[in-house]
Amino acid sequence: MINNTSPLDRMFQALADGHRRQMIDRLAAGPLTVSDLALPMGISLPAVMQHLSVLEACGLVQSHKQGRVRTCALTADALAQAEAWISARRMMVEARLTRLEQFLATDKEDGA
Amino acid sequence: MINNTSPLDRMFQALADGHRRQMIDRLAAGPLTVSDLALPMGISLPAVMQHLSVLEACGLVQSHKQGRVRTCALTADALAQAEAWISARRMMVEARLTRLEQFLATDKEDGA
DNA sequence: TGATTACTTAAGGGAATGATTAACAATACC
DNA sequence: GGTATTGTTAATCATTCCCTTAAGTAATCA
Repeated sequence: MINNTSPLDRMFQALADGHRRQMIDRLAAGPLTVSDLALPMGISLPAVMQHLSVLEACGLVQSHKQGRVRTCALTADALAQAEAWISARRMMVEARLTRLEQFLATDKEDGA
Repeated sequence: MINNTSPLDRMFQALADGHRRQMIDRLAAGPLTVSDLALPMGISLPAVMQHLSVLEACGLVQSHKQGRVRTCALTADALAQAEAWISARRMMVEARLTRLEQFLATDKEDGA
């Protein structure tokens, strides 16, 4: 695809990695420094930095540096956008299935 | 990463492509054959097949073949799982931010 | 000032992704 | 039967992804 970097592409791509979801999980409980974030992950610090930049690029995480320490925090809005996209489609499917069930139930009554 | 194919990996990876989201969008309105699905997409049929197999592998889409025509339909459950993962984290962040705001408001009162 | 800490940048490599074309079923139609 | 339709498989290719090590920068500490 040409230029496949819409905001939703970046968002879901960011969520499609276990290490990044692990980072999100830990940040959901509160802000952390890069080192603290990296500590239990079993990968190198540069790898964590790369994941972090992916998470920041799509707005899931914001960070600021004070002295030599960078603190990272999860953003609610970006998560909400991804959730909203999925939710809208899920509700469409469910509504359609519900209508189908109702139709089948009515059909059964008529047939019986 | 070693073996990075958890169900959530596959799910979000599937959602991280504009063509696949386009397919999901159209299937949300109702089932479609492979050809109908491919028609407005501007990519080759084999490419559509590959996207379809990604969507089926993570449970987002189910399909069945009758004669020479394969019909594809969106699944509500898989979407719900992805939504639930995001939702839980979003609510954690929002709850924490709300507590923080309340604390700051209380602090302001005490200080004033 | 020199060492340590905390992060950052650069370079590179192996695997996965998303696309293509060509060829191959299998079914439906005349 | 012969042919068009619908889907599938195979092979290939360029790009992207995720990781690593090595080296560099900036802030804090003794």
